[in-house]
Order: sequence, then structure tokens, then C-alpha cells
Amino acid sequence: MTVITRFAPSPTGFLHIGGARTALFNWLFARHMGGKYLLRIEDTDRARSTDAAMQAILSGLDWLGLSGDEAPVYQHSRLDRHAAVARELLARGHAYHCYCSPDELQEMRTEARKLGRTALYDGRWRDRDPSEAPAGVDPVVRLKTPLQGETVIQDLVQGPVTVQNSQIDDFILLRADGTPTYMHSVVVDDHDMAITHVIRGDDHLNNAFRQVQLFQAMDWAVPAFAHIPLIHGPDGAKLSKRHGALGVEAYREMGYLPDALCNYLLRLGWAHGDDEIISRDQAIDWFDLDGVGRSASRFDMAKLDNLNGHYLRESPDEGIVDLILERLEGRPGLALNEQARERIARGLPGVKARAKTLVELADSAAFYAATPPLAMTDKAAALLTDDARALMRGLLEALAEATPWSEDVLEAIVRDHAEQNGVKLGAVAQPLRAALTGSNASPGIFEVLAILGPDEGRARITAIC
RNA sequence: GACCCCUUCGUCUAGUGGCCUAGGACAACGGCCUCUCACGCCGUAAACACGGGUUCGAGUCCCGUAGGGGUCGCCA
Repeated sequence: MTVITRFAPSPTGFLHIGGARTALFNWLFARHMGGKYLLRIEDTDRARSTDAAMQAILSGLDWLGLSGDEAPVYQHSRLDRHAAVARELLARGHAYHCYCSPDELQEMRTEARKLGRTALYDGRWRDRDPSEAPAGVDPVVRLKTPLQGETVIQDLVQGPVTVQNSQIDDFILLRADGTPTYMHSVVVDDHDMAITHVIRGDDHLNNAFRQVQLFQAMDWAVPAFAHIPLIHGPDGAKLSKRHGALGVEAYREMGYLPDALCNYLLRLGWAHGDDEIISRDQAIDWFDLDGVGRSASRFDMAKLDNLNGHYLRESPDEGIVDLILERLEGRPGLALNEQARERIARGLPGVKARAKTLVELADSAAFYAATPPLAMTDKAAALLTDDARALMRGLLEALAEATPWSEDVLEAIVRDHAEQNGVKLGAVAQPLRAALTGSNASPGIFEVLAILGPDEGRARITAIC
């Protein structure tokens, strides 16, 4: 049997971090098993579904490398099929019409709660004769679920989970307007798409028991379930906008690499011994549902940062330069010409070690593209005392001897200049750094001076003298 | 409230009855490297929620308590 998994987001918002992880696990499991990974857009709620959300989700998945193996299935295009299945259930006596009004249902719920029970539909139309139907009321269609016994799910993550059938009510299949509810359409679509493994957030665990009833009523094979724990915010509460409930495109904006985000998400709730840095291929090889933990985990930006820094350093320079230039576009005081590009490319290894995100990378590489006079940070400006400027004027003269203009030669000259003036290297290096980069922190200053070249290097020093 | 699930360092986790004096990673702290900041390297501190069992032996199995989460829509 070929494994078929699916990721089924509803386009009512962006692709958040939890959804991204669910998609990743589905993708990984399918790849690991040599199966297929499908996408389904759950847009039966036409009022809340938006095209923008759908695009955001699709492009987010694409960015993460988690696009479906086939074109996505749009649930709303299958309305007829959903209705047909409901009709069949009706004909087979597994479903019935219910004429309850919203008020009536609400009353039922408050009453149940008052009695200390789960708020369930009490089945009042289950065996009622159709002739009693009130006039002018469009009924909903409800599934006739078993009254006695229990339902057990052998969840691949949670283990065996048992629920009394008395806790499962006759839920709605078709709304009064004839459209299917989520509970109905997932089952029909999972069956029609031949899904073998349903991997999703464990907020759906309770729904699974209802869905099992529907599968059984249709005599359909019940797929395997794997309910993965939710991701919480740093405070242990549900992920909110304040924490990480941002769309994945927000992480892209913040300068995270897709591979880093996937690696982080993979390790959130899943482990393979002590391994931390796991490539995509390695993940496919190792991933299994047994390794998924059963408790919720908290989203930790610091660890994401660390991982991202690692992936940044490992990334080949070529692609990174373009990403930096892209982010530098439009910044004042910069000349993004071919020369700047070359300097950034040369200086990249030195800059990479100092950044955790592409944003930081762009920030710390920006000085290579700056035009004098450079904007100074407060700390850099404080470095340029009168004594320091005098030292810089002297250095300018000493630099006339710099041939070739190489890192080694420049280092020798600067060191010698410090010695000649009876000061420590830092007394020269720091003001020089301020002059060259506008900051008090940067890659090695001899490297910077070498990359800047004689003309630009001198110009920047002159500008602060 | 009812039902379901969960509980190892601050965080992510390893651990499937003896290898645990509980391991790794991030964060924190200290040090080395050093022209700054990083990177890197070395080191320190830090946890089995609690209470009962079962067993020769429990972080690992069972029960209870506490705490946390999820679900209870003609939303998905």
C-alpha cells in the first residue's frame, strides 16, 4: 500500500508556524515512506475564505519547499460529491433530517452544561417521523452515530485513545443550505483522495472520533491517524500574534532561511537521539511518527536564531549576495553598484559569522556599499577623539607606502604605526574601524581595509580627519 | 463544567526497568582566541511535578493528586 498524506489548511488566514510544521511532518512522512503528499484547500466556508489567504499559504509552502506532489484539491469544487454522500447516508438510514432552530440548540447546550455534561446534540430528531417536520424550515442532515459502546483510535502518536460513544453526538453533515460541514467534507475527501495517514494537530483528536463514525457508516477504510501536539508560545499559552503566530512570510521577512526554519520545526516535537542539525535528506531518511513526542512544545526564537546563524554560515556565498543586495535596496547613503557588489562578495565570509538572520547580515554588510562621509553610530563617533584623529592623519601618510594593498601589508603598517606612537593596536584599530565602517563592531579591520581598496579606504579616513 | 490528552534542566529534547552519579542542544554564566563584535574552542550552573503502589531494582510500569493543554459551532 502506498502511503498518501495530505496537508489541508483552510484559507482563512496565513500559514502559521504550527501549520508549517504539520505540513513538514506530512511531507517528511510521505517522502520517508516513498509515498505521496497532497494538498487540499478546505474552503467550504466561502464567507471566511479569501483568495489572499490562499495565495499566502501556497507561497509559504512553496518557500519552505513543501508544495504538494499534485495540484491542490479545492474542497468547494466538490460540493456535489459531498451532498451525494450525504444523500446516500440518508437513503441507507445512517443519517436523518433535523429541524432544530439555532435557539433550540443553544438552549440544549446551556442545559447540558448546567447538568455538568458535555454539550451535545440530544438526538431529538433522530427517530422522529418526517411528517412532524415544521413547515418552512430547511433541515440540516445529521449522522446517526451509535448510542452505546466505545470507539478506539490507535493513534500513531498518542497511542490508543478511547472515547465512550455516548460522548459522540449526531453531528451535522449538511447545513440547512445544503453545503457540507468540515466534519463531513474531510472524511469524504480523505476517502476520495485515498489518504492513508492523517497527520494533523491534536486539536483534531476529538474530531477524529466523529470522523471514524462517518467512515464506518459509509463502509470506508479508516485511515491511520497521527495527532501531533500543538506549538505554544514562550509562556506556555496558545501561540498568539505576540509570539510566533505569524505567517511564515513574516519569518522570511525577518531574514530566516527556509532550511533553518524547517530544521527548527522538525526538532520541535521530534527527535532523533542527540542530533540537532539535520539536513532535508537526512530528515527524510530518519523521520518517523514514533519519534514524535506527545506533549506540547514552546516556540523559542533564540534557538531558531542559532540554527539560522548556522545555516547562514553554511550557505554558499553566491545566492546570499543577491539576498543582501535585495534587502539593501533603497537605503540612504549607499551606492549599490557593481563595486559594492564585489566588495560585499569578498567580505561576505567575514560578515557571515556575525549575523543570525539575513536582516543582520544586510545590516553588517551595508558599510561596504556606503559612500563617504559615513553615518556614524554613537559609539563609533565617541571613538573619534582628537587624539584618535591625529593618529588617523598619521596613518594616512603611512598608508602611502602600502604596496601591494593587501591585508598582510596593511596589518604590518597599522601595527607599526601604533608602535611608533607608543599606543596599543586597539587605539589605532578602533578609530580606524569607526572611520571605515561607521561602527564599533565589524569584521577584522585589516580585511575591511583591504577589501575597500586604496582609494575608498583613504577617502573614508580622510572624511573623519 | 464534561470529555480527551500531556508533565525530564529556563527552552527543545535523549531516555522504552538495572548502562542515569540523568546525556545533548539553545539560552545564561566563566574562560581561551583577539584590533572590536561575532564565529570557534574549553568549562560552570541547571531537570525526572507531587504522593502512593508494583518490583531485588522506577525517570522508565500502575493508581491518585496537582498543574497545563485541547474539544464541546449549521468554523475549520
